[in-house]
Amino acid sequence: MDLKAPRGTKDIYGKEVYMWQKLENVLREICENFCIEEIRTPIFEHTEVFQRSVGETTDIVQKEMYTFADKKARSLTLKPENTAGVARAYLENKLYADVQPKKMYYIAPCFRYERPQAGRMRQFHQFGIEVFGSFEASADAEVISLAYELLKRLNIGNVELHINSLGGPECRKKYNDVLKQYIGKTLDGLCPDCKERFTKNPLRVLDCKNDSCQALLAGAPAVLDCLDAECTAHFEMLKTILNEMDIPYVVDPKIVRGLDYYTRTVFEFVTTEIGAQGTVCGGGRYDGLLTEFGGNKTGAVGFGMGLERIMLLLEKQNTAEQRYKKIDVYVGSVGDNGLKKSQAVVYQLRKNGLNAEGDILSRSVKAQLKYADKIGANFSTIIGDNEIENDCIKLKNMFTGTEYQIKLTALMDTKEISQWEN
RNA sequence: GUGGGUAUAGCACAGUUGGUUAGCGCGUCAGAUUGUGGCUCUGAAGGUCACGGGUUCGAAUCCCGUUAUCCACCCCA
Repeated sequence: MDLKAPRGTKDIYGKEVYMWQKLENVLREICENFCIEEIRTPIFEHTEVFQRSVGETTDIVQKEMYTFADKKARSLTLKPENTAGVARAYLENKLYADVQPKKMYYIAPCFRYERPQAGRMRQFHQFGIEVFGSFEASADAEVISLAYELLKRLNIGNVELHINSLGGPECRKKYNDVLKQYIGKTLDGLCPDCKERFTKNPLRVLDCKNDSCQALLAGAPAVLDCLDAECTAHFEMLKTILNEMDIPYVVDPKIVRGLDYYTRTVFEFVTTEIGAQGTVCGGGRYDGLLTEFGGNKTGAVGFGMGLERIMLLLEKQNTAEQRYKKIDVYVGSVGDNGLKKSQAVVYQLRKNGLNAEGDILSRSVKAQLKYADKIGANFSTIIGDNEIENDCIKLKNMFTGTEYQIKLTALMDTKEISQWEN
């Protein structure tokens, strides 16, 4: 029997879980600033939800999904990304009848069957936002500005914003033909992977990392040249707003998102600091997705952000060890009466809203104080027969070593431990 | 799915050309005259040497397989 956590999954505990909570707090706060509400969708969906949206030909759908049949033989799939579920929920709950635009964010686990690697897990976590109801470039800019501001608040540097436009379905088709024609001429010189991409999804040939392929593709036509007037105007507008917002970006005609639903704007935030999986955030516009699900034509734009990758970046920056537990006071005890009383005191202090800790191992006074020190308690006290009899305890500041004499009954009314410092 | 590295205590690591009882540091627990932490000292617990085969008188050590893990390809966040 194998009792280990499954491959590509991990337990999060101790200091790490504290770091996650801190990160999540920043995410929730920034979404409040941007007036975006949370949505929580199921962890699994009907398999068709992903087939229809992510795309039948993509690697995600073809070989990376955790798909299973339930007891009534329905095909269900653990979500490999969140946009499809949110789009489904938007239609199912008729959120289009609510005030528009509808802006939602999520923090949720995703599942993909891949070989684990730095920044790539089988269960990973995504933060993302989806904005429904706008076809405007200003929506794209808003979404991008949130991601940009978030990285800034997290103090993450060395991340570049890359933007591109794939155009609408027409432009995309046109570009596909032009590109296929161009690549077709040099097909023999390309690597085996590229030959496969050529038939499956020609756009992907563009971001091959093989140098010899890149050389052959140097003169390839760019998507941006194939855009119609409206798509070009949209892209220009986005750039103008980003400039106005003072958000730096590079136009990168090679970024091609792997999911089928993207149209027009696509973007990525990339870094070279955490290994090969350098895309920290990826997103774009998906105006065709809602109609694919049977809804009315609805403008939509959003992104997904890989939180494990963000954590890797945060770990690189925060080198300073810091205490992550805040413990106001340790109440130790000696003797039978002390033990009983101290338990009640700890409970009372907790009811008062203090972070209080006591002894539940019946350890020696010395061991109790050692423990208080290790957990980083700010104050400590020991309760025994003397203290109970005289209604007087010594409250010790564990950092300065200073002791304060106060009444035991007074301690029990304490709502803020530092009040005894004077 | 493909390729390469790694696997010894909770963590980080030693372990000689195969040789007897597998070690060190950190951490954990206990103690240093019995009611006061940090420093120091003493001691204890903790290992199927990833797992399964094979070679050998003898394997942590050599060989094969499996699994896990890390890195890269691929793919993507």
